[in-house]
Amino acid sequence: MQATERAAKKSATVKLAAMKEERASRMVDGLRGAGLKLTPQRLALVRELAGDASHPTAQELFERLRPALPTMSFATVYNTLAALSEARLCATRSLMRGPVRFDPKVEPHDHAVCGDCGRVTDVPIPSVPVRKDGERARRIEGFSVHHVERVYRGICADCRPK
Amino acid sequence: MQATERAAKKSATVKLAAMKEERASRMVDGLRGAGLKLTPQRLALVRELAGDASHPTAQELFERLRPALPTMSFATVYNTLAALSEARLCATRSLMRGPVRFDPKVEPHDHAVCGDCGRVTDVPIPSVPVRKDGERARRIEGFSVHHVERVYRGICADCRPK
DNA sequence: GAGCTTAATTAGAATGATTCTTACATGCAA
DNA sequence: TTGCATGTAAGAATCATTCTAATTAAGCTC
Repeated sequence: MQATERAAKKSATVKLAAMKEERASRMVDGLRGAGLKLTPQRLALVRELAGDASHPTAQELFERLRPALPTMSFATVYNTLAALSEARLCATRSLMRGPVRFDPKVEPHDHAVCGDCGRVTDVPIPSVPVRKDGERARRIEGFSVHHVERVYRGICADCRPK
Repeated sequence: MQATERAAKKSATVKLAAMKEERASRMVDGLRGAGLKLTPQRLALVRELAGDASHPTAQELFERLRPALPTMSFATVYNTLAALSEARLCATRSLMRGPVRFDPKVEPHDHAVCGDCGRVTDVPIPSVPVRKDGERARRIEGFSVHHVERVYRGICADCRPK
């Protein structure tokens, strides 16, 4: 690896950690602002979700937190995730059959879904204006569009036949 | 209603019925072609699904067929829908939390999803070229895109506050 | 810092969606 | 029409999620 690459990777890692911190504190502030109590369970869940771009399920988060909080119940995971998404501090994604997935990234973006392993990857929004699409749908259906979401369906690099 | 509107509506109805027939026979032929037996249960399900643009769930189809086939089991509905989608004779849609929905329309198109009632409506594909989006995702993620799907999230006419 | 109030947590039951299992029934090729 | 491979029925099993009722604890007040 060259020095420039190493520097770029280090910079990306630093940026990621900063983003995680920023998301975590935004979630904590949001919970407080909504008049919700800051329990150890909620703080642990927020910390776990904030730095996770893999779109985990409630089950996955529960299992990751279990070692640290062995008495935590499933309902708490669901309740906390419901509170977070209610307050728009995280998003829920249902891009394929199976459990709902949670996303700490609330800014508009799209997703690539692997039809083989089910992995969901973030994709930045395209330069193509989204508003045009939205207006078309509004005209055609009498439908008031809040936002447009693109789903790229295909096969990820790891699942592609060698 | 004016004569031209009436004529247009009648024409649309005729076209819809023709499309239903065409889809139903395509499904029947497809089942036969896949070496699957044409049982009364499968034929009834195909007829029910072919003309339905509402993206029904397995439960809904089961309930609609129960009067005609009171002994049919739930597993048969799921088995038949799995066989149809396996053979690309229908599509499955998971656009929001809750049960998978089934779609007789296999040609590429997009969907508008009401965040209030959950209704899913077909939307024709936009004139904006989809390939451009797909290529972007492929480049960025090492992801092989099969197709791009747009989801318009908002509120439908019936759910909009008066 | 102790007590109070009220919301949060826990454990487990309940519900809903889907898949699996096993025994019986039947479409269809010979 | 007969045989057999496939399909179906009924219900159990599994997975995701929500609900319930009883206990616990966050954070305010003093």
